[in-house]
Amino acid sequence: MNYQALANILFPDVTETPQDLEKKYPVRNLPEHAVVTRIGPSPTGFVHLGNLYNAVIGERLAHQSNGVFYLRIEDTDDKRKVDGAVETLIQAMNYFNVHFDEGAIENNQNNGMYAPYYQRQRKNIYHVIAKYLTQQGKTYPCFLTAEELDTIREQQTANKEDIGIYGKYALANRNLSLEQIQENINSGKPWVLRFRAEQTQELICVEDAIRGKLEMPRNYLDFVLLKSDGIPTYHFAHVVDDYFMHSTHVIRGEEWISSLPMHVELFNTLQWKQPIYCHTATLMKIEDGKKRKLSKRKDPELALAYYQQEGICQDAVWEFLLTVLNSNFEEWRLANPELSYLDFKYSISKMSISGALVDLDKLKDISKEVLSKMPAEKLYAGWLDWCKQYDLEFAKLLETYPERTIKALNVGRTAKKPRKDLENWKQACEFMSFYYQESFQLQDAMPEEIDEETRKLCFKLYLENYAHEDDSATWFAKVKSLTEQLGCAVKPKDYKKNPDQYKGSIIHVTNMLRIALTGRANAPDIWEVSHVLGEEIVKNRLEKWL
RNA sequence: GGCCCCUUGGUCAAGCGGUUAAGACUCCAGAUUUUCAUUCUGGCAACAUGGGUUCGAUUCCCGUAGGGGUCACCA
Repeated sequence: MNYQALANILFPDVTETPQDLEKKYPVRNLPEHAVVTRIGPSPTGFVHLGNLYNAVIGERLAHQSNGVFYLRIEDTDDKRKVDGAVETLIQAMNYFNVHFDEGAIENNQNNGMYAPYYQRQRKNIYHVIAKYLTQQGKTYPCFLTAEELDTIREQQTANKEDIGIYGKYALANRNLSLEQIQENINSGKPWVLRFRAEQTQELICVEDAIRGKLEMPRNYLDFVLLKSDGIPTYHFAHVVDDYFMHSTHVIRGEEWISSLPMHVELFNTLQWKQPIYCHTATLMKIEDGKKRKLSKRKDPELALAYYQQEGICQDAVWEFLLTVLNSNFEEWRLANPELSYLDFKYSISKMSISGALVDLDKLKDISKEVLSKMPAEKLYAGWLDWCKQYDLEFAKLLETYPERTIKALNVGRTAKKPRKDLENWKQACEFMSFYYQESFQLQDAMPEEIDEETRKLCFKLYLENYAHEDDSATWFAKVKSLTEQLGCAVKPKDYKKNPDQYKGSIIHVTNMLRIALTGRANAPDIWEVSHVLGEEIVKNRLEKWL
């Protein structure tokens, strides 16, 4: 077979050579240990936690080594493509503070010297390599139809043989003469370009940065390089792109492990240096006592949009992923409560191999911790951003009362041990609603133990003695004396011991005040809340109970 | 079914031949607090299983079981 002639039949328009591409996409000029990583999502419109999970790893590895982190859109599958998916993806990544140095940063914009970053736009690059491989006798055009392929598969299943095109199943198309090929093409028969694999029983060994040695059979399949529309399969595109874009590390889900032999085969055939593979564990979920893969249909928490909608703070999501990803992050966080998570030195060797469960309780805990440490101004900004997208009514409130909101956010949070009552922005809207007249609602009932008469007296006396400028200690002294006047116990224990001697305890008194002021029995410090609300609102809310 | 990956408490996890088998979350109890939210103290709870190797295995090897992945002109 004259492979040169075959290459010319198959790729008549390709004039460039791999060497030309090497010149066009030179080795990156980076410090010695700089890591170059990427995420390569396909634009299906669904952005899942796993995308962020792998993005976080890539981003940290690249940026903590002064390397490059880029975004490549793997849009080789036309059928799965969804309009607007790329915008959704970029928006989601931006929302979660994942920043790319280059790539498909804005929609349909290629940004960087290794462009284009959309695989569909790289067709000619793949064809250069495909032509080269053809010249080397490493490929052949295959004219098998979908029906013929089905028949082969059925036969193989029936015979309990391995499925795929190899050995005798490949023979017919492998041995086509140049004339037959030319004729098929002239008559418009569609063809795919297949890799001409070695028939072998050898094993290969790949060193995975997360998993260590992976041993598996060497590729023996004549897998597809180019589909009939000339677009490459993932396998071919991955090898070509990560080579010419000079990725040092390929971070991807473990579902790719089984196709690793194909990738290794291509790298070896092309005599290209393989990147370091990092196959990450799949995110799991527990159900009925069993672990299972998170499912798009059943588990809302798989979608990144879920975390946005719930208003879970970006930093919390990062810290959560970091604790799941790097076993020493939690320890580090405990030792360095004031540092940014960006100061944490991420390491591949500390990564877990088995599938991590998405533990929403843990996320909540981390989220409360993160929010409790966040300065009120930053909290306000993040919260407002979220409200503008998901709760316009509340956004209006925040914008109308910025000062009051910031004061409210500082209630009990400026001390060394800040309050941890904020979980996420959605919950914050609910929790903070009593600070605004517009959203104030009476949610809890007044304590039953106190009769109406005593209650009215309580508010009457409280208002009579109320001085807004009192400091906290003076205020509380007054509450104590009010408690005595009402015939209630100042010390709750006294009331517990002798409930008959008192009408109630200071707990009842403060509860009444709290409910009148905030609408609920569980709320922060009354004095502090009063000073956020201001004298007018305080009196207004209390007077209703006279 | 073939091939591959994985397996320490309910969850995340340290451990890398000798440990009272860390720590975090959840849950429970107690303390503190004017209610909450905190904070503090304590508690429940684990090396899937069978065989080796070894003076000694959670740790190394083999088998079994369980979970997961993959076997496309999808990524």
